[in-house]
Amino acid sequence: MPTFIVDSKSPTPIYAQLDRSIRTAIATGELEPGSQLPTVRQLAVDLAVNANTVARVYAQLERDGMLETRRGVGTFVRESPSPLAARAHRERELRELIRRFVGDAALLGFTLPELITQLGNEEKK
Amino acid sequence: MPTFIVDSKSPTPIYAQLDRSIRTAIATGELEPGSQLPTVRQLAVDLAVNANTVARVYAQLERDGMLETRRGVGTFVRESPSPLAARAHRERELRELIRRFVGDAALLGFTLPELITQLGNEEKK
DNA sequence: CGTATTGTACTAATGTGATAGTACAAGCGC
DNA sequence: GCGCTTGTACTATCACATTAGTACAATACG
Repeated sequence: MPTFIVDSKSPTPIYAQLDRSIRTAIATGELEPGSQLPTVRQLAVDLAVNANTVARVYAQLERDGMLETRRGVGTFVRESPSPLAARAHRERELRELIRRFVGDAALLGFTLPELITQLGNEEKK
Repeated sequence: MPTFIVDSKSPTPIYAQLDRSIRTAIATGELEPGSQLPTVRQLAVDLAVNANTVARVYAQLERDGMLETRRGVGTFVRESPSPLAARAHRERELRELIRRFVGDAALLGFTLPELITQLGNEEKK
């Protein structure tokens, strides 16, 4: 069970932070397909946020096909998290993402090897 | 003069985006000490946002010692930007970039190991 | 001195994020 | 069926971000 982190003092809304955290956890494999997420009420307590906020994030992620909810049981990671995603389209999008990411980081003075190192650290968390 | 970018559709508030953009431009040296920023009204027009929003960001940055304002003249970058603050800012920005990058890639169904591999390929080009 | 320019200070209105609280619906185990 | 847990839905409320609009204060310039 991953520990999601949200910062109530951040200008970025909590729901957006949590949404991103969960998507990232799935992308990194930290959350495997089929595994259960914390319950709405439990996660709300853990993060010290309102249950409505958690519930809305879960609902949105289910609408996006990332999660599957079963009432009275819990919320789980979908077996096939990428519903549409034609392969060519995916990879074109990825290259665009990489271009922007590397470009923005370069503006901050970070080199590609540094980025790879940082991403490697991200993986172990 | 750098062109600041804000996205009104982003969940992150405009004032936070603009604040970050200006701090980054100063941290990277894109905005040199003593140089003048666009006027409140002009930047508001350029970014298609309200003048109040720009004015508040400028005021906050002056309170933080990053900028210096002179009425009837304009707003300028302070002469003594702390290098330590710049470094801390750089790394905070990088973590934010990574968070967004990994999250966006997750939307496309890419996992973190795949991203690292792709970046490794990018390096050899 | 006038006038334009710049930053600053307000009000009012709208939309959204987050909260507390309550209630309902669906599945599980006994 | 009964009781528990889970997700869902709804109201009401508060805080904040953003906008439009207006007005004022300080500086520069002719």
